[in-house]
Amino acid sequence: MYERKTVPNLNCGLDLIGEVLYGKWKMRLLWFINEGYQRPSELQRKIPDATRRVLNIQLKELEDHELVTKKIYPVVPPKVEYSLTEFGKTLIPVISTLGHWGDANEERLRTLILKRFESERQ
Amino acid sequence: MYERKTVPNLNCGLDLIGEVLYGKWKMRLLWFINEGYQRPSELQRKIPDATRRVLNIQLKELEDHELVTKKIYPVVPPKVEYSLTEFGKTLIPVISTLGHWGDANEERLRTLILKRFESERQ
DNA sequence: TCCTATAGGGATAAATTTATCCCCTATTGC
DNA sequence: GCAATAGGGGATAAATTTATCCCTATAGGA
Repeated sequence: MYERKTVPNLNCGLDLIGEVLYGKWKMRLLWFINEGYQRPSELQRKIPDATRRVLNIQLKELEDHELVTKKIYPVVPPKVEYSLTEFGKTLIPVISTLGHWGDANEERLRTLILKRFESERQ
Repeated sequence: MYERKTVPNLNCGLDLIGEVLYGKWKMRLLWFINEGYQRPSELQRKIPDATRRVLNIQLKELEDHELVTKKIYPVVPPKVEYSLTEFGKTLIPVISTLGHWGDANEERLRTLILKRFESERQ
């Protein structure tokens, strides 16, 4: 596993939330778990752009940060379910705020982002 | 300059806002500019953990995404001022939401983050 | 017997982001 | 002539994050 070399900045609220929410798929994971997609395979279907491996790693971090709990059923084939903790649930409105801003400005953002992307590659 | 190789995901609001807000110092830059710290040197003093170079790069991205405008005064020594665009201003409440959640859970987060950091390095 | 579904993890590569270093511009004031 | 000021940027290294590849295990069905 990768081992972090520099001490995290924890000066302000933005640093703190960043530590638990930075990660390409984390907000989506929390979101979909909240919507009831609790099993790894379901989450993978909801987020097809991410590989299973990466989702596992990010889920583990969410677990370490006490935002989700993982329940393993001792059956075969294996069954696993994630749920939000109470703490995790408090993040849903925050994620919602972010998503709404993105949705509300969808066209403009799409244009801006693609413009920058194109011009970057000349 | 670094040239992005993979096409950005732009499927949902979270992707979109992520494209403009991901970046270690971007939210702080927007925040401080909003508070009236508009000159590069002021911003650097407010964010001493970042180097000038990185701030410039992130400011340029914010500018490309039309969240800030850069005004260059043709004087010597040079003078530059950044301001939020109307579009950029709409992000302030969003950033505020993030910061508040972090502040409200400061102790818990600090502990969790450091615990994970320590255990990672055994 | 082989394929599918479920969940997981090690090793490694590729992509991306941040940080470091060092140098440049032009003018004012010693 | 030289330092100080204010703002920049190229080249490169280091850190971090994501993605790829491949392998493990079991039960049920074709």
